[in-house]
Amino acid sequence: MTKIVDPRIRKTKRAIHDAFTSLLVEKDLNKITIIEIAERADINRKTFYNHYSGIHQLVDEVENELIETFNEALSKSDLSRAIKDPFYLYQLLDSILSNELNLRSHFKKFGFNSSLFPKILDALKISLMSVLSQKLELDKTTLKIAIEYWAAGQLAVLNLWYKDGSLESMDHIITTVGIISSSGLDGLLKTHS
Amino acid sequence: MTKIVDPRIRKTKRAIHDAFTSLLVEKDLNKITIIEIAERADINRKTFYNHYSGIHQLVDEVENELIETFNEALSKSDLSRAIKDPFYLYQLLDSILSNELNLRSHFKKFGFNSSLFPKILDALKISLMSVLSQKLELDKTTLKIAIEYWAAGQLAVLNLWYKDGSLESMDHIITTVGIISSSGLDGLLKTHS
DNA sequence: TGACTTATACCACATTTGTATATTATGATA
DNA sequence: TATCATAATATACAAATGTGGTATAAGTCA
Repeated sequence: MTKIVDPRIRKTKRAIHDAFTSLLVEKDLNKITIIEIAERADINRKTFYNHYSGIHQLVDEVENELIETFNEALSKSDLSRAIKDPFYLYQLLDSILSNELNLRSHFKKFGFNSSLFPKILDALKISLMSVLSQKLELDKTTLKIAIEYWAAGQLAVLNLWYKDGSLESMDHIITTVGIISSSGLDGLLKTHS
Repeated sequence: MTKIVDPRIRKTKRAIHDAFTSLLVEKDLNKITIIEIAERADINRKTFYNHYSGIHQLVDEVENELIETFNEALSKSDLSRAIKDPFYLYQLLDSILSNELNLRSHFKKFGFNSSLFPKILDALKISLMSVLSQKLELDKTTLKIAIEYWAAGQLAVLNLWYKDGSLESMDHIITTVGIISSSGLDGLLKTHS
């Protein structure tokens, strides 16, 4: 099943990826030119266009590779526990994002504004769907809606946590989001009354 | 308080906006050149750069104007009802997005992938915060987390509804998301057992 | 009205982009 | 090893970008 790829292509693409990611550390994406990438990768500029229609396709491919590592980590985790245990969930998500350094810095930097965000969300949803469709007694449509709502909410709070340094302790955040996800707004209001 | 702006600038910017939005109907964003915009707006290309650093800044400004209409509609609505009544909420959101035609088509087309999404989310969150901070008896941090989770979840489901034509009836979606938002996953599981 | 400020137009330039063509180098295969 | 397929290169070119400098036009204010 593993597709055999021309070693010349593999070598070229790797050089482009390395050049690009190293440039990304030094400057903003919109300041990076294809000429620079080609020079650093030590390839002809035309060769770049043989593989990518432009820089955005390269970004997309790099992001998809990051998502791969995200998926692998998710598959090794206990997602059904993550649903009920917000502390486990956030420790899990943060460790995944932390392990793959580029992924975390990318996410912390851009959050919702990153094209990476919908990819992370999709990956999380797909994993949840495959795990939960067996465990929970819900029809598929209901489950889909529940996952959509839950996953988007959780990632939004994670994003808030990363971005807003002025927030209170992590414990409070996780406890709060745990109440909301399991018991909704009613549960939250009941707790605080 | 209304800022006095040079009528020449107002005229030029309006011409640029009109030219750009009309071009957006005809072709994809990444196919639109600044030369085209300048030609259609009947201005010098250099004049464009006097007001915008590039096409993305123009996009940002156009989006912010769309968000203005979103905010105005939100301010006229009853958000505290929207929290408890999902049918009212979805009718509200959809009518806002429908009224401003460009906004809705933009949202339906790109959803989470659009740079417009985080802006809509932010606008919704800010409106909610100002309305709920008086009505609900929650400390500010808790409220912030609740709003973050709730708003992201709701918009995610709205996005799902727009994108996935294979979903069941709108009634089922809204009923389901209503249960989740008010009673959480526990409430949903209880309902379906 | 006349003097000012500033936006726009016009022209020019170096850089980047995207593409095309022909040639060379490399990997796969018989 | 010789042959074939194709990836990479070298080179060129039209188009678009981003930025300068100067002149002209329009708006502002005394």
